[in-house]
Amino acid sequence: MREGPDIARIASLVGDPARANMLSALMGGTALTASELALEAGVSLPTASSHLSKLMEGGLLTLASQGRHRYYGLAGPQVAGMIEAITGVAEAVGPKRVRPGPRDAAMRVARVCYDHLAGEQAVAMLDRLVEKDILLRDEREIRLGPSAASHFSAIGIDVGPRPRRPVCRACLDWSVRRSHLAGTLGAAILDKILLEKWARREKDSRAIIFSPPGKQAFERLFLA
Amino acid sequence: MREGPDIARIASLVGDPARANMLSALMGGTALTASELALEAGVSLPTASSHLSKLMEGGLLTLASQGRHRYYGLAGPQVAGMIEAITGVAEAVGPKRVRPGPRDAAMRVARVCYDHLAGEQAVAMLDRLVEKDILLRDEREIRLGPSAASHFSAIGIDVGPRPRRPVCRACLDWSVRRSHLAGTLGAAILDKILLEKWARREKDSRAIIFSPPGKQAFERLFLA
DNA sequence: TCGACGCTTCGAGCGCGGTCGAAACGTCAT
DNA sequence: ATGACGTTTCGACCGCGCTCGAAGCGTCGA
Repeated sequence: MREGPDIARIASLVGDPARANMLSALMGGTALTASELALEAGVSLPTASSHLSKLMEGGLLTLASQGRHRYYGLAGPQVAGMIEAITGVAEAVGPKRVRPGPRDAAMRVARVCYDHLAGEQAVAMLDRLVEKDILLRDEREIRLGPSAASHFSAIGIDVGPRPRRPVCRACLDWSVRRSHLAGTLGAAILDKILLEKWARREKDSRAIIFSPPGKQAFERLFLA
Repeated sequence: MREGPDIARIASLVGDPARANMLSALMGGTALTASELALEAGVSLPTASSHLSKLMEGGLLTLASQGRHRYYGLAGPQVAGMIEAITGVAEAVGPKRVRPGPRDAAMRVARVCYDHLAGEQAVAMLDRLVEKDILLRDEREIRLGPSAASHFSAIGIDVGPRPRRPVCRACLDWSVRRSHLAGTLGAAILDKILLEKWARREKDSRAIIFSPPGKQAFERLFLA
C-alpha cells in the first residue's frame, strides 16, 4: 500500500471523456464558459456543470466571473504540462492512424499551447533566438539577452518591467520533444501572430495555420 | 466534440487507486510480479490480474515471462514521465501536508526514477559532470565528453560501444524541476551506488538513503 | 506422474459516478 | 417589475467497472 500524492484522484479527473474533452478544449488557452464547454464535450449543461465543479475542486481549473458569464480556464502551466504528457502517451500507444490526417500534420507544425505557440515552428523559433543571443538558455531557465529589449520593442513587443509571471519559460513540446518558448514573451509573440493576422486558428482545434505572406513575415522576424 | 489521441482512456487507466499504486510501485524501476503488485496495491490477486491486463492492453506496461513468473514493468520513459507529471500536479494541488514527513524529505534528496537516480543529489551530480566537461549538455541532448570514457572506466563503469538505448538522456526531476541523468549511464551509476552499498533503498518507497561514508564516497566521485 | 505454486479466467454482487429533466438561482435588459 | 438568459442544484435513473471466491490453466520440482 502506497501513500504520497494522490495521483489517482488527479488522473481520474482527466479520465472521464467529457472532462478530458473540456481540458483539451481549454488547452487552447482561451477561457470558456460552461455552455461552450458543454458543447465541446458533447454533454448537457447540468452534466457539464457537475464536471466543472469537480475539476475546480480538484484544483485543475480557475474561474473568472464576469457578470452572468463564468469563464473557466486551466489552473496553470503545470496542469497544461500534465495534459501534454498524457497526450504524448496516448499518441504513442494509441492506434496508429494509417494516415495521419491533415489537421494532425498542421498541429505538428504550429499550434496553441495554453497561451503561446507550440510545434515545429515554435521550437525552431526558440532555437534561432538563442543562436542569435537574443535569448540566453541554460539548463535552468531562459533569460533575456542584452539585445532582447531593443529587438522585441522594434517588433512592437514590450519586455519591460516584469509582472509576476516570468517573461521566459521553457515548455516541452509533445510533438517535437524539445522545448519551445512560454511565459509572457511567448504569449506576446502568439498575440502578435494573431493580431497581425499572419495566421488563423483552425476552428475547433489547437492548430495554427499560417497564411503564405504571414509565414514569410513570421520567418523574417523570428527565423531569419 | 473533440477527437485526437484518447487521453481519457490513458488517464482513466491511471485514475484507479489500485492501478495508480501499481504504477507508482513500478516507478521504482524494478519489474514486479502480479502478486507483489497485488500486495502493493492492497487488492486481491484476481483483482490485480484484471488491472494488469488493462494496463497491458493500454500499452502502459511491458511483460517479461520467466518460467512461471511474469514480471511487469513500465512500458518506457515516456510513461514514467507522464506519471511524474501527474505526480507533480497532485503534489501541487493536493492538501498541503503541514509537516512533510521524513520520507518525503528523503525522496527529495535522492530516489529511484525508473532505473536511475533522481532528486537533489542527481541534479547536482549532472550539473557537476557538465561543469567538468565530462558530459556535454545542450538543449537537444546530453553527450559524452572527451574525458568521459577514461573518467568513468576509472570508476568501474563502462561507457563503451553503445547498445540500443542511449547512453545519456535527460529526465525531468519532479521535485527539483530540473533535469537529471538517465540512460544507460544513469542506470549504471545507480547500480554502482547500490552495489557498493553507498546507499540502500528505503523499504516500500522510491527513496534512497545514503550512509554517511557512502555519501562521502559518492560526493568525492561525482560532486567533487 | 503428481502435487505445489503462480497466475488468469469466470461469475456474481454491488456501489460509485455519469447522465439528464425539471426547477431554483442570480444577473442583465427593458 | 418582469422576462430572458446563463448557470447551478436537485432528484432519480442506470450502467459501467471494481471487487472477490472459486475454479481452471501452465510451469516447475520431486
